[in-house]
Amino acid sequence: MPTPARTSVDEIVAAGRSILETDGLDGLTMARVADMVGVRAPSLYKRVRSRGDLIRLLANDAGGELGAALDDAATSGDPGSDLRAIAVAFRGWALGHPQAFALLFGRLAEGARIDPEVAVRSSETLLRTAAAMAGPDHALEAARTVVAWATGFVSMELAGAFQLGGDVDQAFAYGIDHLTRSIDSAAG
Amino acid sequence: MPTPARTSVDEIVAAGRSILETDGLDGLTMARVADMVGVRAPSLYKRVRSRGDLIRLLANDAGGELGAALDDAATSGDPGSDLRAIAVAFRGWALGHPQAFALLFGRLAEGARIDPEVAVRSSETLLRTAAAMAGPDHALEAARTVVAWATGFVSMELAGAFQLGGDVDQAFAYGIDHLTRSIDSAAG
DNA sequence: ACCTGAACACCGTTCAAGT
DNA sequence: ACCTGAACACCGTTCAAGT
Repeated sequence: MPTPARTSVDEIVAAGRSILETDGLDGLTMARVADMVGVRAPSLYKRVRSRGDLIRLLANDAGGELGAALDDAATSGDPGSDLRAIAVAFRGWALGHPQAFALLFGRLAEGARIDPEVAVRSSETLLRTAAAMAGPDHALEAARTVVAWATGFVSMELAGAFQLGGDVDQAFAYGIDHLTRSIDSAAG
Repeated sequence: MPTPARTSVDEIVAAGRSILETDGLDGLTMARVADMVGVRAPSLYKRVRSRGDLIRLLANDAGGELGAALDDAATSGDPGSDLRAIAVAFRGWALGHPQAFALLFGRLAEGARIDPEVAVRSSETLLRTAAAMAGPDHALEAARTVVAWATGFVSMELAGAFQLGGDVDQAFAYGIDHLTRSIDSAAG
C-alpha cells in the first residue's frame, strides 16, 4: 500500500545547508540530516544516492544562490562600478556562507562537485561585465583574473591566512582598484 | 624493558604525504599510514596526537616545501622578473602536488591548519619582491593581491573550474602581466 | 511506495597486556 | 618504552520486513 512521502529533496537540501553552515562538512552526517527532516537515515537513500550526492546537491544550491547575488549586484550600467559591486557581493556572500563557499571553491576531485551548467550560469554576469571592460577578445582572461583573485582573497580571508596584520578591507580595495584599472586600460 | 622505536614522526609524515597525493585526504587512514611505516594503527598515537594532528604536520611539511620552491625561483634580482618567476613556481608546485596544495589553501577551520610561523616564512620572499615593486607602504596589499590571485587561479584550475574553454596558460599569463604592470605602476 | 530496525563494513581512538 | 589485539563509538550504506 502506498505511503505518503514524509520529506522531499528540497527539504533535505535545506536541512543540509543549515547543518553545513552550523557544524561544517564533518558535522553533516546522514543521521543528522534525517533527524532534521523527521525520518531515519536509511530513508534518505530514497531521495539521494549517497552522502556525496547530497553534497553535490548542496553545492548546486549554493552556486545558484551565489550567482543570483552577483546578478543582483551588477545593476549600475557602468562596467567599472559593476565589477566592483560584483566583487563586493562575492565577498559578502562568501563571508556570510563560509562553509558553502568552501564547498564551491575549496574542494577538488571529491566527486561531489557542482554541475557545470550551474557553474556556467553563475559566472555569466561577471563575464559580460569583463567583456564590456576588456573587450571581447580578452573577456575570458579578464574574467578569470578577477574570479581567481576574488576566490583566492576570500579563501585566504576565511582560512585566517592573512596573518601579517594590516587592514584586510584595505587590501581588498587595493586589489579591486588595481584589477579594475588594469583590465580597463587593456580595452583600447 | 625499553623497546627500540620502529618508526619516527619523519617517516610517518613522509608516508602521509605519499598516501595523500596518491589517494587523497579521504584515503589517508591511520591504518594505511601505519601499514606503510610497518606498525599497527594504535602505535601511531605514540608519535601523533590524532589524525587531525597528522594532517597539520603534513600541511607544515608541504608549506615548507612550497616556500623553498618559491625562494629558489626568485633569483633574478629584478623584482618584475622575480614576481613572474614566483607565480610560475607557485603554480608549478601546486599542479605537481594538488592534494598538498588543497591542504594548504583549500581547508578552513578544520583544526588541522598549518602553523603560523611556517606560513609566514613561506611568504617572505614574495613580500620582499612586492615591496621592491609597490614600495614599502603598499607591499602588504600588493603581496596579498598577487597571492590571492595565484591561489585562486590554481585552485580553480585544479578543481576543473575553468570550463568555458580558452587557453588556461594564456589566462595565467594575462593575469601575471596585468598584475605586475598594475603593481609596478603604483610604485612612484 | 515509503519507512524502519537490524546488520555490515569501515574508521579513529583507547587501553590492558605483552616484551 | 614501544607495540599489539581487542574493544568501543561512530558513520555510511544495504536490505528484509513492516505499513
